[in-house]
Amino acid sequence: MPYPDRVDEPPQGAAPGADEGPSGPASLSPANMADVARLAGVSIATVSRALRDVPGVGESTRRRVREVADQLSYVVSPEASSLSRRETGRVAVVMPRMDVWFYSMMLGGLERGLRAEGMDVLVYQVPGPAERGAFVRDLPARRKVDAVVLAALPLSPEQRDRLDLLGVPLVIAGGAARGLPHVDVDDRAMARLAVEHLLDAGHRDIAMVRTSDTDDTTWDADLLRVAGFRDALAARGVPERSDLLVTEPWAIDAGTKALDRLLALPQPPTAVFAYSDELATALTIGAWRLGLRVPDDLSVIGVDGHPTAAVMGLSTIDQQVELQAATAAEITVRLVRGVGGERSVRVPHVLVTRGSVGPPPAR
Amino acid sequence: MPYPDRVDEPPQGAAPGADEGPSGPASLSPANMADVARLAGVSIATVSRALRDVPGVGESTRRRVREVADQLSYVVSPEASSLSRRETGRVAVVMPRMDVWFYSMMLGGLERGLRAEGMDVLVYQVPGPAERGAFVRDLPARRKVDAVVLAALPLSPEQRDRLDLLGVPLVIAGGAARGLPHVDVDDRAMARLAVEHLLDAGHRDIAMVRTSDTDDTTWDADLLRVAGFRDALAARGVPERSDLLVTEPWAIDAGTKALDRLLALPQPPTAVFAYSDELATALTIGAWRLGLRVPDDLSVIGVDGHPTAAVMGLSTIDQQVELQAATAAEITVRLVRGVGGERSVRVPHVLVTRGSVGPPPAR
DNA sequence: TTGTACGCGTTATCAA
DNA sequence: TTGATAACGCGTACAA
Repeated sequence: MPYPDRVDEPPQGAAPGADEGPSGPASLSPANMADVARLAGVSIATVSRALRDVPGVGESTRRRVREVADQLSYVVSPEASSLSRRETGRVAVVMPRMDVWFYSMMLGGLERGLRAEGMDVLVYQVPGPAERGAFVRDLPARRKVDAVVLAALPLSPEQRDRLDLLGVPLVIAGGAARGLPHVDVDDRAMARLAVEHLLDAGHRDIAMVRTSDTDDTTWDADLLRVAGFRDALAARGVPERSDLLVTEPWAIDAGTKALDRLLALPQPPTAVFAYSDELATALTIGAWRLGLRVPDDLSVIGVDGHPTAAVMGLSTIDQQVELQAATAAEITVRLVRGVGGERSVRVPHVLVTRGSVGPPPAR
Repeated sequence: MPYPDRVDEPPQGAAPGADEGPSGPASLSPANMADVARLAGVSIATVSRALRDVPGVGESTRRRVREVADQLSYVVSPEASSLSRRETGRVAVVMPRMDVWFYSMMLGGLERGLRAEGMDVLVYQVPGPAERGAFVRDLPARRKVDAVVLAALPLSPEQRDRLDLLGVPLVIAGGAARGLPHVDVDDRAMARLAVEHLLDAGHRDIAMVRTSDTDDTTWDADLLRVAGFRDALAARGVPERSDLLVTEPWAIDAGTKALDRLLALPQPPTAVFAYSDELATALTIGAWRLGLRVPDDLSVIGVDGHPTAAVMGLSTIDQQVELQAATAAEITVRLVRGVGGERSVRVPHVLVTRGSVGPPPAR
C-alpha cells in the first residue's frame, strides 16, 4: 500500500460511459508536491525550491526532483501557488468588444506582450453603458488578477475612481486618463496631419465624416479629432463650413450614407477626412459604385492603419495599434513587478500615403 | 486591539510615492471570511454557506452576513475557493491569432456565452507550427481551467491526443475532430452551394481562389471547400479547368493578385468563387480599380459573412460565426457541469445574395 | 440552523 | 543544503 495517506477521490465529474483518455499515467486527481517529494525522497519544501529554481538546493537533488516531477507529469497548482504567493499571474483586459478591428488588434498585441512575460490574460467584454455600470459596480475581476488593462473603455472619472477598489494597478490602453498610467496617440495631431495633407494637395472644401454611438457615450478620440480637423483649417485660414462636418449613426455602411449626404450639398467637398479607415473604406466603395474616381474626383483619407485600407489604396494616419498594445503590456508588467519606468507613453502616428489623395478636380 | 490575529502585511508592492487611491475603506490585504465571520458574530462556515446561497442558513443570519460582507466590500478569494472546490471557473480559448475577423468574432462570441454562464475566459494565441508544438508539449493551460476550447486550431491527431493530458473537457469550435465534441459548418456544402449559385446564373468558366499558408499547415476547411467546388462542377457536368483553381500565398491583397493571374489567362473566368470574403473583397477591389464592373463583367461570391462584404455588396455564404461561438460556449458549459446533451453540432450556413453575382457577359 | 476541524496544494519562516 | 510547520482563504463532512 504505497500511498496510505490518500483515500479520497469520489468518481468526480465524468459520466460512467465517458472517455477517460487513452493516456495511462494520468491518474485522476493529478500529482501534487507531496507525491513528488515522496518519490524523490525529499521534503515538500525541497521540491518547491527545486522546481522554482530558487537557490539553496543541491544540484543533484534538483535534478532528481525534476526527473520525478516530469515522470509524474507534475505541474504546480496555480491556485495553491497563487493562494500562497498572493499573486495570480493573470491580467484582465477589458474592452467594449473584441470583434472589431481596433480591439482585436489591441487584444492580440496585449496577449502577446503579456504572455511573453509569463502572464495569463483574462478577457472581459463590456459593450454598453449598462455593462460598464455593472462592471464598475460589481468589479467581477476583483481578486482574480494582478493588474487590469482598460482598452479604450469610455469611463467617467467617478467610474475610474471606483476602480481603485480593484486594489491592483490599472493601465489605460488607447486613451488617456488623468493620473492613471496610459498609452495613447495624439488624436488631435493625427487629425490635423490628415487635414493638412489634404490642404497641401490644394483642397479647401474638406469634409469630415464621423459616426455617433447608439448610446450616449462620448469618445475622447472623437472630440479630439474634430478639434484637430478645425485646427488645421484655422491654421491655414480656411473658413469652416458647418455642412461639411457630417455625423452618421454607426453602421457598417455609415461611410456610404455620409457620402450621399455630402454629394447632395450645393457645394460638395473635394476631399474627405474620415474618422476611421472603416468609414473611409465604406465611403470610397460608395464613391466607386457611383462611378466616382478616387482621387481624381474625390480625395479620401482615414485614420487607423486598417489592413483593408491597404487593399483599397487608401491613405491613412496609422495609429500603430500593435505598438500601443505592446507598450501597454510592458507598462503593465512593470507595474505588477513594481519596477520603475515611464508610466505613460504617447505612441507616434504615421502618415501613410497610398494614392487616395490628389489635387482637387478642376472646376 | 480588535484583530490580534493579523500581524503580517509588509508594505508590499507600491513604491513609497505611489498613489494609494482616495478610497479610504480599502485597507491593504482585503478582508477574508474570518473578518466577515467575526463582525457578523458567526462562524466561517456560516459565512461561506450564506454567501453561496446554499440552504441551511437562517434568513436573518444570511442577511446579516450579507450586510457585513458588502460593508467590508468583501469578495470570495477565487484562488482559495478554487483550491477547495477543485474547479477554476475558467475556460481557456486557444486560437492561432485573435486579430483577424474570424477569430475575433469567435472569441467575442465565446466570451459572451461563457461569461453569461459565470465562467471567465483565458486566452491563448498560438500562431504557427512552432507555437502549436510548444503549446501541446508544455500544456501551459494545465490546471488553470475547467475546459479548453480550440478555435479553428489546426492540430495533428497525435497533438489532439496529447491534449488529453489537460484532464479537462476539450471542445473544437469552427472545425471537426473525430471523437471530440465540436461545432463546425459544412465547408464542402457551403462551397457547393456557392458554385451552384454561379452555375445557376449561367456561368461555366468558374474560378476558385484560395490562399496558402506561409508555413506548411493544411486546413481542413480549405480542402473541403475545394472538394465542394469540384462537386458542384461535376454535378452539372462542367469540366474542371485546372488553370482556374489559383492559390496565392497569403497576403492582405492576395485576392488582387489572384485576379491578375486569372485575367491573364487565354480564357479568363466569368465568375470567381473565393475561399473567403476577405479574398473576395480584395479581388473585387482589384476588379474595380481595373475598371471592371461587378457583376456585369465578373461575378464574385465569397464565404464568411464578413461585414465588409456587406459594404461591398458581395454575395457570400454566411457561416454564422457568432452562432458557432455561442453553440461552442453552450457545449463547453454543459461538459463542465457534466450535464448531457449534444456533444457536437453542425451550424447551418446561409446564402446571402447581394448583387455581386449576375449572368455572364455576352461574348 | 450553526459550529468545529480538516483538507485543498503551495510558499515561506525558522531550525537543524 | 534540507526539513518541519505555519500560513494562505475557503469548502465541507461531521457533530452539536
